[in-house]
Amino acid sequence: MHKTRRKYIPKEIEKSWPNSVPQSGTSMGKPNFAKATMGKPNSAKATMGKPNSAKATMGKQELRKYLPKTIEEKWQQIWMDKKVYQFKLDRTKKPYYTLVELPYPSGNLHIGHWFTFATADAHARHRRMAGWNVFFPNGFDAFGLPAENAAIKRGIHPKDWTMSNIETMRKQFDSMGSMIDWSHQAITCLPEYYRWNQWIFIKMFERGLAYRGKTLSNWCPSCQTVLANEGIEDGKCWRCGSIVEQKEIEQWFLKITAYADRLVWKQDQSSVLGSQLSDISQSVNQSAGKLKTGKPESENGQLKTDYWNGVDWPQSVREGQNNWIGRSEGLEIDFKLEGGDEKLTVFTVYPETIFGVTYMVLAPEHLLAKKLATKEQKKAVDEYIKTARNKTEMERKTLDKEKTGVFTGAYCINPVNGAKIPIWIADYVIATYGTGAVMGVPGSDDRDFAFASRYNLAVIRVIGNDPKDTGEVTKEDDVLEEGYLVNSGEFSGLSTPEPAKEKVKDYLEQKGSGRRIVQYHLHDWSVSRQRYWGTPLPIIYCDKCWELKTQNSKLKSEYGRDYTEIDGKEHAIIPVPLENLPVELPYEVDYTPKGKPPLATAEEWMQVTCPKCGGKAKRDPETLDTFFDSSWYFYRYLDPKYDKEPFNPDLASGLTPVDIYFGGAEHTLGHTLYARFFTKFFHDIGLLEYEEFAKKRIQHGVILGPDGFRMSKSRGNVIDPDDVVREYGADTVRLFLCFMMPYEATAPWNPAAISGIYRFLRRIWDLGEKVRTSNFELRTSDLYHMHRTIKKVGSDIEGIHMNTAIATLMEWLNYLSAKEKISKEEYKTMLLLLAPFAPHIAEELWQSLRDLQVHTDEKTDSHGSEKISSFNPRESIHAQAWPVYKDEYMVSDQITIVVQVNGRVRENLTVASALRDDKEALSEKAQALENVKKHIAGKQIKTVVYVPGRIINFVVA
RNA sequence: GCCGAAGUGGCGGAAUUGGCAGACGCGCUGGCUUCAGGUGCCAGUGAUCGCAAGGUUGUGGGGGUUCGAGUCCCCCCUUCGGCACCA
Repeated sequence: MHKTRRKYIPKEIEKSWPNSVPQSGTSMGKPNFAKATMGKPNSAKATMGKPNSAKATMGKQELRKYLPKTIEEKWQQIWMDKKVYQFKLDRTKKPYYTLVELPYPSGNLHIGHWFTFATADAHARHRRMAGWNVFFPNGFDAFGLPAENAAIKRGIHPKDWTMSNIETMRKQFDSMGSMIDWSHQAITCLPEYYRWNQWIFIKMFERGLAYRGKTLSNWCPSCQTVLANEGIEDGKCWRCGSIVEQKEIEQWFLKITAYADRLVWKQDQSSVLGSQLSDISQSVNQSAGKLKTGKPESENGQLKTDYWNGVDWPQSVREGQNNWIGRSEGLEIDFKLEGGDEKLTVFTVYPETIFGVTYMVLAPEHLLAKKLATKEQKKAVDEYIKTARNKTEMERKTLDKEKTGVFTGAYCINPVNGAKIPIWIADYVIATYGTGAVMGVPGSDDRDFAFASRYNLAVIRVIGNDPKDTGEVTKEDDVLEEGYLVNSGEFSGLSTPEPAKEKVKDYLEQKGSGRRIVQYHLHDWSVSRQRYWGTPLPIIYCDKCWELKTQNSKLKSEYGRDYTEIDGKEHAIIPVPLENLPVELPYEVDYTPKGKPPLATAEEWMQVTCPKCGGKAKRDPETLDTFFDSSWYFYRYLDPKYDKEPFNPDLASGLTPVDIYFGGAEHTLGHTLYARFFTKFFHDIGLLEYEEFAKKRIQHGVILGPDGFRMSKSRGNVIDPDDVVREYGADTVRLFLCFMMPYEATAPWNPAAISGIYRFLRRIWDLGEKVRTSNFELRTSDLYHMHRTIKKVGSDIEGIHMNTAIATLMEWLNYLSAKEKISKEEYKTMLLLLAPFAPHIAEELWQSLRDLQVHTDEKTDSHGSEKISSFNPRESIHAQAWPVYKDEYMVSDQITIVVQVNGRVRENLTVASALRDDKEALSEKAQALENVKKHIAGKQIKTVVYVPGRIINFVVA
């Protein structure tokens, strides 16, 4: 440190900036005569290397010490005041929509939020610097049970609890220094938002996609509400952990099954060509102003060939959703009942095994189950059905390792060979899948074999290892699912599955006993909740209308398509007219659990005038599942005040689909599937042109507690980001979270390495000392390192490999540190590359460098308050262009060639790069090297493998 | 049981997709600085044999393909996540 510097006087500096907060520590303003060192802290071991816990020292202190808290709060304020991150629609720039799953306002930002947002923010900032017009909004998923539970527990109204949490969390978000543009914020519990939930619901109702149905539902006895299958973990409620019960309840469903086929992920052949973009940081100019194509950009110059449904989503999500949807193509086959015209229909995907059917099984709930029982078997059947019904679904699924069943006494006839087949009832058959009846083929199905063995049913081999393999199936190992059909009449000898499957399908269809059919595992989505804190269902029940409707069929089409029973009386279902929306959630309601929806107790609110007949009618007292709210919020962000439709279709066509969607793997089967469903629905009602809402999905991992378990209050292993930020500053925390592990990884919080990150930032801060204001010629290797870093950091950010991007910056810093002097260009480039990760320090240093440029000889730290008020947002480092690398600088004049003998590395050979392709010359040089000679000596060179510019390998024997 | 992801130093993790394994960071060891602790700076750091030069070995285990394998193929083991009687 040789420059003369102004004395470090914290108060003076702080005074000069708005809202800067004095450092923590007790010796503020007290002289500390310990020799000033860059390493700072004074005494206690506990504070080693922790910047903000350092006591400010005066005296012979270097002037510009890295004090994160001071600069971070300063810049956050300036960025906000100057609206540095406000999104403006600009048709000359290519829009880029960065989305992160909207947080639930639980009360505090946790370290997981920081992890998710730090990476998303760095990516968004890079895109912005690379010339995109980045739209990065955020909001709050503000309805839901926790608010209600917290309210019950503490006597605060859910709305007050939620809104105050939102305020707290907004402040915490600000402390991250993210570029989120809050002017587009959407909060789902406000009428201006949920009004459109109601609008969408009614549109779905009008199209028959929202309907009232009665089913056995998952019921949480503690939360007093219905749960979706996705809301059950290990048979327990995902919120409160109570054991989930089965209860028959009438409720609202969304017919997501109508979209099952469209929700299936299919490989997209048409987009194999992908886009021509080679590297986003290099292609800014060419692509600016282009319309969105709906296709993702390629990464790192490689054309992606694995788009599915035209978008780039992780394989794990695609396969998970496809399994969940469970599409299977099979055949419905009719078996005539013995002694009658009635038939029993089964669904199978293995019709080719029909010759091996030795019994039939019905689910206990099957309509024919009771009816078929013969006199002799009636008692046993009734009893079996009764016990089955008493078992919860959990018991049936987990406890029944051993399959049980009961014979009905009845038989049916196999359409292919007239064989007489006994009909059984067993609770391992699921009533709601297929026809609720299956054919038992113990010769080629393990489960059927187990059942047949237990009840001594016949076993026929229909699939053998070869066309002549007709050996008996006597044990589980003999069961074959693929091979050749045997004992199958005219089909014997065909190989399975194909062509046997298709041939048998054709045959049965022609015969009129079978129909090709597609089955799905996916169920309709139950969306009504018997809870207070949610979107009220925009539905009115009117008994008078139902009377009119049933009296006068002419009126039928005018009314809702269904009715419901309330207190034993039929009521027509009338949607609230769109112009009457929103149906506001009343504030004063007794929301303590009573076993009925809380809104039902708000008697005044419940009473409503029927919009059809003008008579007295009742509201629906239920609320919508919060997954409904989160299925379309990203469209609302576009213009959260828009009051004609849920979202502005003009803006949607310019800014959506979402370009990149960050979120958690836990939403693979719930949220992201629903959001895809809603997008397809919006497409169908003419609001959108495309069918997939996000071009690219990135899923993050989880930061576990330091003990390796999921963070939870009860375990006491929760890391509060505020504490860490207080110690090190937001820049260090952001950078550390990006650096600690790959984004998809799940690992425990281990802050040991954080000091390395802090040291990295401080070294960059100190690097300014080496900057020479007069420019000088950079050496080839200087250029090489700089351009290599620009390229690698850019492509790593695009590929969401933030850990390696930062490692590359560290490597370059190590290189620069070893140099005596560095150019301003190098330093500026370093700051620009750092800016997405550590926005505050990058801005601070960038601005001081600008000052340096203007007042070269000024020996003062010349930031003054007049400079803040005149701060031009366009001069922010975050408004600068991402540096452009040049390939020509990345070619070194020297190359290192690895010399191998029999594949083992023996020597390195450094030659002029002009020689790179000259195999003969290199071979000669390499053989001359001592170490290589030694290994070749006395042996004969059989071949020389040469990889230009990389390796020369002598194969000797 | 099925589907998906993954097994690399003391730790978190790299490896341009078949070409010098262990980048970067933490930790550790030694040195300089210091009254001293820490900070800071410099050097070293997979294991193993060797005074050294250098050698051997090494990416969960076992086979294979290749001049060359962490990377590709076959079998097995383990961990994590998801689904789970879907006919």
